[in-house]
Amino acid sequence: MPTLTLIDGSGFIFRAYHAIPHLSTTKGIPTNAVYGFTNMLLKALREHAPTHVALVFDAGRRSFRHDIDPEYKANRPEAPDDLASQFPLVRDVARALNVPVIEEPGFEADDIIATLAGRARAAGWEVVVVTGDKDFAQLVDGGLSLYDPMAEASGRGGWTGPAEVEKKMGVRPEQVVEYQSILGDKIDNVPGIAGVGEVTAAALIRHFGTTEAMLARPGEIPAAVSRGGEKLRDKVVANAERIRTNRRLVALRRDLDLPFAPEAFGRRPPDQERARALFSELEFSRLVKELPPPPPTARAETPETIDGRAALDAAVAALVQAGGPVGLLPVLGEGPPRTAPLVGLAFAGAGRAFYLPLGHRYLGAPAPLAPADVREGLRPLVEAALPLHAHELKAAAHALARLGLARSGPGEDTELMSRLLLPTRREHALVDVARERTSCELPRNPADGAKRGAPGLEGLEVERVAAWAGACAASLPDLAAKLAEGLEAERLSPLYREVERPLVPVLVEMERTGILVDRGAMEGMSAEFGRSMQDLEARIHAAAGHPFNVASTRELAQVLFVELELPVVKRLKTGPSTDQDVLEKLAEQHALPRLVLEHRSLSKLKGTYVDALPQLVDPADGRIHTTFHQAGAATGRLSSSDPNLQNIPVRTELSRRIRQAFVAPAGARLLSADYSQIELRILAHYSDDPGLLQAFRDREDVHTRTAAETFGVPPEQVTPDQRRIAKVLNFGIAYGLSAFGLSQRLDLPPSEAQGIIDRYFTRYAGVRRYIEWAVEEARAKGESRTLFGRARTMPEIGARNPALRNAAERTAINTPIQGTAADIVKIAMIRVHDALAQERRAARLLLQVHDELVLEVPERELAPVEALVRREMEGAARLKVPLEVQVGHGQTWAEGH
DNA sequence: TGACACACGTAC
DNA sequence: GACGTACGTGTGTCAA
Repeated sequence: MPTLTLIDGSGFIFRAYHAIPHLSTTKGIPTNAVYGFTNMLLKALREHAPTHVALVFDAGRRSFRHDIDPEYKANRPEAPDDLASQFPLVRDVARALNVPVIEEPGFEADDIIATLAGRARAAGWEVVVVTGDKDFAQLVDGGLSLYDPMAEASGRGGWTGPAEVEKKMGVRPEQVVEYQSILGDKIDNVPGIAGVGEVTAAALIRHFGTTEAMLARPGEIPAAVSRGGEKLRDKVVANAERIRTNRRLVALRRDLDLPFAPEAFGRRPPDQERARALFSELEFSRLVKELPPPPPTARAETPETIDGRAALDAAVAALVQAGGPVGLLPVLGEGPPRTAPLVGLAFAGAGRAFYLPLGHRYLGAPAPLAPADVREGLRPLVEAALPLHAHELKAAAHALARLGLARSGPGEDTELMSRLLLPTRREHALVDVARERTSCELPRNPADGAKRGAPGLEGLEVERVAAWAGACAASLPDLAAKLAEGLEAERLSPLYREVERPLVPVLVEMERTGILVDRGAMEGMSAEFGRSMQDLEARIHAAAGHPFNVASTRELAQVLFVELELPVVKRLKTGPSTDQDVLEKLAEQHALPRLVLEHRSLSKLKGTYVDALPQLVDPADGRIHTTFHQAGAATGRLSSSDPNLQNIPVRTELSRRIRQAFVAPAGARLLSADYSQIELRILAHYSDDPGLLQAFRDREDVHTRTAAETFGVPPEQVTPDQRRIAKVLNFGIAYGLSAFGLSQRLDLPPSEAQGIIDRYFTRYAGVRRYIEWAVEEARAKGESRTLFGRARTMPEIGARNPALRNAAERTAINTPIQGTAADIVKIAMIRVHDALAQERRAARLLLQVHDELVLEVPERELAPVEALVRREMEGAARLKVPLEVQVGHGQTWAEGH
């Protein structure tokens, strides 16, 4: 027997919109309603597996009900913009899933559903109406039930049959219309009778059966209800016409003259390709994963596996001769790209793809070519002037470097390009980027999703890896072209061409060079810190009266707030906080918190740095090689990991000892050059604030100047405390500091903090204008940009939730400043690197720490390299104020400051 | 045992 | 809820 599922599409869009507060793509397209709707639709299809299905929408805002009562649905506001924009997307989803859509101008979805359901029932079909609207209860019978996937998801039972109707409403399904005529419907602006609720309405209908019977025999009303019958009778009689009107409004029409029959809605399987493309575009990554994998569309002309020097020479010659762009894909095992096992190398162009196995390790794996043959065989390709594209060029360059080859020719980095286009997205895997930009479905990485202990890529057969890697390499030329168009369209090409792309070889060299560490010093500190911690731990246990795990915030909270009964200063989700601020306050009342602070400090330094760093020293050269992430941060800053060398401690005396373990080799010095107040200078530039501009042009102490302006005293009378406050203010302004934040930080009353901020903005009106401009700009354009055109989308800038919106506004204030600083430092790195090469210096860039560059410089080059670095850094950008650089050098990184 | 969230802390 | 951007460690919980 056929089964028909009818889905109340309009109802669900609104419900999904309100149930899911905020969801948007990284480009800022709102998707909350379409996401909820899609989930609902998929769930409904999964649950019922109907033979026939249709999705029904309202079309137009008027129906026959408006002629009956002009007030009908008059309370319904226009859909907000961020919902209306999703209506077409919902139809796209339906199309992709091959679900027929019905909408008939002048008819409401409810009546269409009622009519179709009636016809299907008459033919003996079973019907399910997927809805959350109780109005449909009037349709329920033995073969028609209602299903609400959202109610079921929240555990409230999603199915409604005759028994459920009677239980919930107190009347039988065929009485629902009568019942609702009395009760009205708030949502549709159908008024009920004042003072008559669900219980009374149900009692009346149980007694009379219909409203007409009730209106014919009002005398029986007092007997039908438990109390207040006299008054109720008068109200019903007075509202007789209202009840009759309501009946015409709430009764669903089952007799519409529709030009289609249920038979037309036979179910078809989803259009996989379309669904995949759409869900990817909408960034529904979970739903993409749930779709069965499609057949790969990338026809990389079965890659040729290279089995000898002659084959390699022929392949390379063919590609060099063709002269077109070549895609390069190193196949790497686990670990950072600089050292990960090099399993093989795929390269493709001119319609051909090749795979060169280099490190497959399994029984019967073919022996790789001799290293010299690999190197010399690849050399003509690597040294050719043709473009060589890669998805993460830095990793490809590391791979080539390990084969003894240096690449300096042209070529795009498709990962970097994709990251510039979507800087807040974390993952930019090639298969995803290729699907999105070129609609090409690459084969899955054969090692992906493997369980731990299962062989990685190096344990897989050459042919399997070749098929995958060859297809990936072959996709790169087209993809690079598409991404270049995207960058052009988003006005990001100059940033990519002049800053990001040229930075790649600089970072490759920095990672390869690494920084020398004094392992002995680290290991000595480890033992020393360990002893101090043990000593502190004993004293902490004594103060508590019993041993406990000092590192456990939960156990510590138990000791502090339950056993010692100290006051709770700050609460977190899971209980009272024990962070530094809290312990500082508690230290005024008890000795234990101070000891814990000391213990924490040592534990942090030992665990994060002193113990971890020596393990990451490369035994080959005694140096630590971090990995820089060129577009890992949303603002454009670099980040660093494995290890993170951008958060090595500097502030306390003890922590400076860690910097002392970063050293220069004999005959060389570490040189540290950092931009002075770069972010504040950028704020001066953006804001055009005369006071701020003047402070930098006159090379004044900017914090003292701010203090003088804010507190209304001459600069020479600024007290250290006033300067301290001004410093916090100067740092905080660019982050969107609030009075609350300032009061917390300075331990002042909020009113006083507010006064300081008010005075600051009076003196620095330009800064206030910058803040307003930054927020307004982000709201108008949906993105923030840096001076060099780097863009970051701001999807939540228009959010109705004030917390989300405020956070987005602070981001909009900060991003142009932090991002412009990042741009300038990147430009400086390229300039310094190029100038060192130009002057044939042996000095090398080692690290970048946001506003600081660290170099290793042979002693004899110190003076000229210091001048070079200062010149190139200060000249990296021309702002309305000069850029200043402070340089220091010494045997260790600590002395460089 | 591994994956994950949380709290915390380091840098700029 | 309250100041932006990162990464790493240890604890604790949950599921396999």
